[in-house]
Amino acid sequence: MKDGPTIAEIAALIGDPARANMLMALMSGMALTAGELAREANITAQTASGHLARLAEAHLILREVQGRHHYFRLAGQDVAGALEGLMELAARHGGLRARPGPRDAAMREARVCYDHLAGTQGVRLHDAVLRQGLVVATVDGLGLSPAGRARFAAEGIDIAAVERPGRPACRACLDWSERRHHLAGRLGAALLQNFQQRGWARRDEGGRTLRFSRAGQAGFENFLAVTVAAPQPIYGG
Amino acid sequence: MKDGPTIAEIAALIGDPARANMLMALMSGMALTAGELAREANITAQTASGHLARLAEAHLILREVQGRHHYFRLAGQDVAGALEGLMELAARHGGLRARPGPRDAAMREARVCYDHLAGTQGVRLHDAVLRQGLVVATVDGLGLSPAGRARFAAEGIDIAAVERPGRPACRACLDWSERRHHLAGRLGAALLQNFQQRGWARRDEGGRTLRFSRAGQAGFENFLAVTVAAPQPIYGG
DNA sequence: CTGTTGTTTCGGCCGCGCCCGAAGCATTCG
DNA sequence: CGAATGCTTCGGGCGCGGCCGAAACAACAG
Repeated sequence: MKDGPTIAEIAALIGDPARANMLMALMSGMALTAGELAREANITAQTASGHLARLAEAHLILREVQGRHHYFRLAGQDVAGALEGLMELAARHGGLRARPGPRDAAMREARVCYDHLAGTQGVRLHDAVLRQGLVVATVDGLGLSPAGRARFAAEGIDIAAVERPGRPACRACLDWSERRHHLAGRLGAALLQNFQQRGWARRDEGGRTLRFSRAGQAGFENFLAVTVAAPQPIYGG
Repeated sequence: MKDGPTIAEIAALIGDPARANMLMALMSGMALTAGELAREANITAQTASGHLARLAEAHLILREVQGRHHYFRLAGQDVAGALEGLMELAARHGGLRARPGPRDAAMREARVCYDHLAGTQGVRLHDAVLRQGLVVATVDGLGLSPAGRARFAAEGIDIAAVERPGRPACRACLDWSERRHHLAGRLGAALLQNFQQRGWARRDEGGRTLRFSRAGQAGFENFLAVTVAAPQPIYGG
């Protein structure tokens, strides 16, 4: 009698704290074993097994069996997108009562959030590109300014690819450890890739922590420090 | 000890069938009364009242009291976006076992889905712009082609506004009655607005059904029929 | 004032589903 | 082969939350 499909079932799957914690852990983009995910969610292995089976059956995650280990990862970009949408809603109001961030100091400093830079350095990057006017606030979100296009192109970023539709070029993603926004979207992903290709930073083996090299730290600092001649206006009001 | 905020609470709110049905009803973009929403969800007024209070407390919906009627509407674009993300996931796999579409023939023909055209005509629009190469598939989603920019600009669409970041310019949104995609995103919203401004179609009083005028039907048909000289290639993939 | 309609609050029933203990497979190692 | 590890299935306890009936509250009509 009503339209509307089984969106409720999907949301109910994500709506359980244990499952939500596992999905958030998988937002790092890595594949994790059932045991690791059970520990992430603070539940026993049996309980986790049941949850993972349900998530896999709903095609929210994919299972890959290697020997006696079962690896799980997010089923795709659309799942990550849906989770991001929920994260935005969770962050909007009453974000105060959220739990404290990751304990690991290195992880708090710099880590990967699905495909972009997060942590203290991620927030600094977000603030810097805004302060420099490379990214500007528009009526509803963030966008590249002309100065930003020129600058990022000079840094080796493919601007046409970044501004391709289907996914926002720039996006403010809430940082769980910093309680402030870091830079996500296509630009965030392209910049992280760029940093890694330059050898500025590389991912910790089997973790989401990001480690900057000495030269990389210097290059990154230099990147943050550069200022443009005239600050860009905020268009759209 | 874990990061991850209250995303589970948000998802759990959407994860109840009754609440999900109410939210889907509000995806029409209209404000509906508590009683109407109770009927949409097939529950009694008391139960609906409790649900609506919880949704409002979580800032997923907004309440507006007029006399003895309480009107509710989605809290904003971000809520609609999160719901769309879940709709995509719900549609991806096993969409077969979903319920039949709206009964009303007129509504099945053309209706408003939040801010864009849905129903048979919405699907036709989606197929037409793709067939004509005005919108092309990219590596991850849909985008405007150069021919599309020219054509839509000629139709009176503000291309710069459509391609502004923060929301995809083009987007395929699953149509519940047709089980196929219709055109959403900024372009979908701009086109619906354009059609209404031209007097081609107008919204049914107090409903989401869209009624085309005789001239509007002709103009729309003409719009769909036009073909470009050379079909645009699909880039990126 | 009384009566009607729309909405909310209260109280209690009841079932879904989350959870863990125990046991059963599967894989690897010695 | 038996022991250890990783994961799954089975069974049952139990608590959270959705649901409705009854009643109170609010707005309007007469």
